[in-house]
Amino acid sequence: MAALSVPVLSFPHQRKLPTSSTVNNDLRFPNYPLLSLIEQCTSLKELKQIHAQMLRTGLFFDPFSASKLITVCAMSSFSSLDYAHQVFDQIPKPNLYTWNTIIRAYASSSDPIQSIVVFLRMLDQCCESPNKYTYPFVLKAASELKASRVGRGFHGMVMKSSLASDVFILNSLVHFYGSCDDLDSAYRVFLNIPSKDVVSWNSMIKAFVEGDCPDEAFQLFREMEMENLKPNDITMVGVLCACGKKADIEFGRWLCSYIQRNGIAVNLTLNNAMLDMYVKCGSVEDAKELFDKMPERDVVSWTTMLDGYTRMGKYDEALRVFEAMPNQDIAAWNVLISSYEQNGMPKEALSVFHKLQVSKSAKPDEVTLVSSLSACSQLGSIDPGRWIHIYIKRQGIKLNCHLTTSLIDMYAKCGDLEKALEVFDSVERKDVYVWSAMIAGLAMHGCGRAAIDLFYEMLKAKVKPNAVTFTNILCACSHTGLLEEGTSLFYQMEPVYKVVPGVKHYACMVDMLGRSGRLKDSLEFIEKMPIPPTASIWGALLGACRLHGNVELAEHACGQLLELDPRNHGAYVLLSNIYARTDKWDRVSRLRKAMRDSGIKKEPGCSSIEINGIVHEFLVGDNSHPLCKDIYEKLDEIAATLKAIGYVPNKSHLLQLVEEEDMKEQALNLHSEKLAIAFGLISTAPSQPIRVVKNLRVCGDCHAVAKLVSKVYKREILLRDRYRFHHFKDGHCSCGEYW
DNA sequence: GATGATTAAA
Repeated sequence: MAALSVPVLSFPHQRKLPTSSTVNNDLRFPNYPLLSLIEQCTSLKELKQIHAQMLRTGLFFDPFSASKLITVCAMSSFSSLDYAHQVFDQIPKPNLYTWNTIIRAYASSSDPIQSIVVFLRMLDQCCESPNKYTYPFVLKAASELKASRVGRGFHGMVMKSSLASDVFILNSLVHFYGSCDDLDSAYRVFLNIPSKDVVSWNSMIKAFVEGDCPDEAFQLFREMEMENLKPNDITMVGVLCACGKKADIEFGRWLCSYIQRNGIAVNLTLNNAMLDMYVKCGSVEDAKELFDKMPERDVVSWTTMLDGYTRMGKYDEALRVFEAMPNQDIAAWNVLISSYEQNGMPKEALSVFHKLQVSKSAKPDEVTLVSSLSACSQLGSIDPGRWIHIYIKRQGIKLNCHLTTSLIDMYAKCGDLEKALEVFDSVERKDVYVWSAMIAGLAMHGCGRAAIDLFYEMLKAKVKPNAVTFTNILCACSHTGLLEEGTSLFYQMEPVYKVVPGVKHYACMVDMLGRSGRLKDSLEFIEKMPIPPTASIWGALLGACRLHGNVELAEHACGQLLELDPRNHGAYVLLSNIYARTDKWDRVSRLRKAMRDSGIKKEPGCSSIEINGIVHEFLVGDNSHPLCKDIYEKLDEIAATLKAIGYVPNKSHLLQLVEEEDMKEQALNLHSEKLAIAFGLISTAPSQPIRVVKNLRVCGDCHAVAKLVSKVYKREILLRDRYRFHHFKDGHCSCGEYW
């Protein structure tokens, strides 16, 4: 107890202590001068000096006085909970008030579990029962921890006690169930509050908002009015938040006028909530108007404006706001990074992350790392991904499930399945997203069996699969041709696992049936679906038709698809490929004309390869690269070498009708993935694998070429396309031709 | 001697 052996130093406000003879627990010094000093304390050092004095005089053994000390230790600006706890442990018989103080302090600390630990100790050691103050504190801790079983236990204790109708406790319970996403229980408690106050309503409204039920939140707001209960600023913050979720600008504007009309006190938080509502409803103009009028702005106000501009894609404005902010905290950096990352600009995201590193103006937090890792995943950029992983380790940042998921996803999508598995195995706590990410990783690398095994391991670990898990596992089955396993899992989803199949799951099934050649079953499956088929469903069937060269069904699927999504260029490309493959060149040109007429362009194929941290991108026939001459020389060499061993280009993978046979061959030879592979061959060491990322599906001819290159040049090639990985080695591909 | 509900980023 080093902290307790503080010497009595010269104490500026020290007064002469009355010399009391004996010390006992009943001693009371309500007006004792030392006590008022406690409240004037401004540092832990002073507090320790008072503590020492109290020990000397015996005042410490007066429960009232000791509690005062604990309160200040635990709750003041310079608080030290550790010290407070040590002090607490020195009190021979703390009273209920003292127990409550320490429970309360822990509940709002960064370590709320201690609150519950102390509570349990109190049940054992304190002769008094928990009172109406105790429960709100421990329930707050349970809410923070989302400890639903523990909190439910508290609920039970409350009901058995005489406190079952205390409005403070019941409101805390509403809040607790709300934080545990148990809206039913929250609402049940709410309904049973005998005399609801405004906090009851606010808690329930907030619970609905957070549980993604904005309509219920509005409904409650209306009921509140009908009961003639005046909403306050906090009510409005909740309702505005709901409004943002609904993106209903009209209602939002009405709410703002409601606030004015009803004279609700507008403070900074409420203004920020209105700003946020405008931004979420897509009106950065309204937000700007309010922002300019606000008497006081804080970092949240600025960050919200920043968010508003990025949402509208107005990055110039956004950057201006970012520069103008009084201080750029990590949240502001995160808005920029995540906005770029989520809007298909992963390079920009990483560049902002890099600037953050250089500027050192804020410390990256979990959100920064998650967004940046996701940018790496999108780019297939393993070097910055590895760097972030090392950063996490060096900073001693503990891997939580969010970060773990991102790391697994990054390694898997950058082609390092081994490393993804290593991260997966290294963590103890695995939530459903961690498991699902690993299943997805195995799936995209063609390890369908392993993915299924992992799924069963996950069940054994008592983690409940969700919709994401099933998308990934079905995807694994369809990528590996595990029709039976996939089908059986699909039909178990709802009855066994209580996960209602969504459109993604149906699409996986269509894909799975189609790929395995059961095109008719696939069509029948679509016709029997309980939800209307979407473009992606028909797209899956169309893809399968291409694989099996079924022109008729392809035309049907394509027609359906275009009806739902007339501008879907992918559909045109797939159908065109099918025509080309079956030598229906007249139809290819007709389709081509239709595309031209409606102004639909094929999304250009783009392949990228990262060398020494720099991402090089190639389009078809690209000659913008500085080393383009060398690249084309290498391509010619590859073509000659492969021809010599008997390779014949497969021309059916062309979209357009190219009259001259030579031209066709050339166009094929200039596919972006081939350019990237050629560049990889000349710019990496022979021992290095070549990692290429393509935005579309890899073309069949390029696939064949990559296989041969991997053999002739003795190079591993990792090619990630839109759907999965192709790991070429010794003339074989990990996909086993199943793609 | 005290308690509950409040805004930004994945």
